[in-house]
Amino acid sequence: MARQVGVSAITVSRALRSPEKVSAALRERIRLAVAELGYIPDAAARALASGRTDVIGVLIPSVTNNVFADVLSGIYAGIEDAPFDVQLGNTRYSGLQEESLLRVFLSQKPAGLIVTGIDQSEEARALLSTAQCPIVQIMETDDRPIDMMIGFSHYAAAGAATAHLVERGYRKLGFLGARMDPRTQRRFRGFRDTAEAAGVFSKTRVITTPAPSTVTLGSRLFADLVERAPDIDGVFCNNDDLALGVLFEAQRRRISIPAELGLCGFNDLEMMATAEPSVTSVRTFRHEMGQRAVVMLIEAIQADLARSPQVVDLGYEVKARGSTAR
Amino acid sequence: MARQVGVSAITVSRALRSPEKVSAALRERIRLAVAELGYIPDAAARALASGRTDVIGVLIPSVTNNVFADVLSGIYAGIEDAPFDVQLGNTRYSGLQEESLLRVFLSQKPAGLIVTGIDQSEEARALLSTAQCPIVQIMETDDRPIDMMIGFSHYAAAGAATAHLVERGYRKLGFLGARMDPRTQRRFRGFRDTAEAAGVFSKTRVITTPAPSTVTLGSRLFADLVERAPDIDGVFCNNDDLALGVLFEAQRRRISIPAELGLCGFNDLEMMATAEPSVTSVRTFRHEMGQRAVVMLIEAIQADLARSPQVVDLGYEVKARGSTAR
DNA sequence: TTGTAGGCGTTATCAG
DNA sequence: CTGATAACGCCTACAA
Repeated sequence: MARQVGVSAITVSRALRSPEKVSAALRERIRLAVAELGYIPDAAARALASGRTDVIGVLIPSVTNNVFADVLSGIYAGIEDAPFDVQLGNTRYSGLQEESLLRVFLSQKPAGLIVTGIDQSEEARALLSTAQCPIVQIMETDDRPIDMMIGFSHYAAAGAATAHLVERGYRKLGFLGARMDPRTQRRFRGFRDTAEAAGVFSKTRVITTPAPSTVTLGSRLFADLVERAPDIDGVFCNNDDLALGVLFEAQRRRISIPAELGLCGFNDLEMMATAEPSVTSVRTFRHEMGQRAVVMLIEAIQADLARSPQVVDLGYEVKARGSTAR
Repeated sequence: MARQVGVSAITVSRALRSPEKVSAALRERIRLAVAELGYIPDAAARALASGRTDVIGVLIPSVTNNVFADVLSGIYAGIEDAPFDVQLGNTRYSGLQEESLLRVFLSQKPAGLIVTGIDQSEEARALLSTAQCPIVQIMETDDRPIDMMIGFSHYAAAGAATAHLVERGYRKLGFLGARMDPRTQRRFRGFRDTAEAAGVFSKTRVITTPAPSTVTLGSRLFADLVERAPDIDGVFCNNDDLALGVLFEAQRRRISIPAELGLCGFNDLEMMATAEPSVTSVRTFRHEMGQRAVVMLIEAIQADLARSPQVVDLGYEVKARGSTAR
């Protein structure tokens, strides 16, 4: 340690953390020594001695998914220059992984935690409830928050998209779904209930798979759908990757969008507005969600509120575009 | 701590880390107590006492970029059940951010480090060289590895793509580039040198911008390019997002691909093969890169090799598809 | 198989 | 403004 340098000990600690409490002379000598020795304080010792860390743990189910990439960039934007480090955990849509990561995170006594969704296992909820830090659940809303919560209703959003297709006169609606995690299932229910209410639902026009979403998969599912239900005139996709696959497959089959087929995606990825034709989608506020989640978290941390229930509904927006313009 | 429970102390530590060294009876009692108290060992204390951690730090320049998402999923695959946690840092293409994150990571005395690229600042290289752990640089290859390195030559890959366009008879080649970080610039040089050698290079057909790549930006850049050089008959894009934007814009302008325009992207995202027409791209082995990077790292960690220079070149592959099929 | 002693590098607390 | 002392909770080494 830099104690050799001058004739100090804890002063180094002070010089580093609150320079104003140390005389200019010492401060300078210490600064030089630190630079020379390449001294970097030991995070573990600091955490142990102070009993706190500046880690914000973030648990998301996928790193390959654009949706979470946007949330993440919002989180980084929200952190800005706040003195916190985000530590990312990838649960890979697995409850077991989530529990295991939770244990890892909790062992670090994080300053705060951001977790995805409302479908934690009992075990995970138990772990979370023992956490000595504020927690934000993101991506969804419901009335059973562990602590804070920010998101939107996937059920309502999917319902609105479906209503839009109906309103545009599409009657033989199909649903394409991949991955089928709990969020996706809520979207499906939103579709089904709205379609049923409008009298346009048919089980034969629903195709789902547990496989992860890709554009290629969208093309394949749509090909299946067309064979199974040739009279289909509208498709609501679980997400935009699938929708893009449908767009390409429809082009290949010379099925005209929007004249013969209405197409609606979900998430409103950037590319949907640029596609030809542009694709209707449900816009969600992912960046804002990530950003506000950290901001809420940091406020709770700084206010020393270990638990301060609150639910923020960010809503959604059906962006009507060329693919449903008839 | 759980010492109250039985009549033990360090035995708890052993029961948790190497259960076989503790009698079945005690092990069981401890297991119960742990479950009941929700006891989770303190990571900081453990790190401080043992002088080591099982953290693998990963520094990438972007979380919103599919390219790094794939690398990451490879990393997670490579970690599998190995007893390491990955900690992610997002440098956001900033050298300063990278240095700062490096300091944070090094303060945790990580077991290993994965960093992106070969363009670290002097300061960053200095920090890295003081690290007491193995390091893997990913995404590129060169002859100046800090420790281990796995990637490919962006220069050569872009050259090969360009050669492919030339071979297919395209002569008025253009280049579209966004972000223009060092890797992108090497790709540009690969394009330029190859195009010049073939006598088909023209500066007026090159458009670049520091803005980040999006599909929409691809459409815009292509629109500019067509106005500036109406005789253009081939485009090499910096990446697939731009290429997809070109595809859509060409459709809007009724420019036929591949008859009137040859199009080649870079990265070979999954969607390129499904697009209509399918889009030629340069495939890179991102998942494998991430996976092998951790595997190399873990081997070095376990062999206790603090430094074991080696460079792995994963190569690339020009995937010729419909968009250059004439 | 279990326990004891000592210390990891930092910070809180209280003196000087 | 600076320093001494005592933890923080766990692990290594050695002993019983």
